[in-house]
Amino acid sequence: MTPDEYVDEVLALVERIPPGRVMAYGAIAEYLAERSGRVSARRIGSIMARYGGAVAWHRVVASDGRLVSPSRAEARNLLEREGTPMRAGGVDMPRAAWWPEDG
DNA sequence: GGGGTGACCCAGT
DNA sequence: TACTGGGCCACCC
Repeated sequence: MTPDEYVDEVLALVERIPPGRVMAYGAIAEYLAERSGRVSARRIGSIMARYGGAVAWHRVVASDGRLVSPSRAEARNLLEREGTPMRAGGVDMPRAAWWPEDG
């Protein structure tokens, strides 16, 4: 799998996250590791920083629900508009966390 | 080759 | 809650 294809895999997965749900960087890394091998949460963050603008970047959050994007204010708006379960400091992960096999 | 950096994560204090 | 240290790995000097 080439680096370009790998980036496509990440973006494609982010696109699959339904409105009102989110995925953590670490969860994305863990899921993709099953098919492509080496992957780290750190690398997902790096890819989102470079190519995230093309997808639903606001549906990707830190593992504890914090919004770590440079534009977290906008992310919060979009998430609330989608009906994402929120709590002080970010997303309510137990209720909002999504995994591909969920749907 | 060597060293700093980052949209991360976990465990310990 | 806040801060620290260690691990992680692609990228860029």
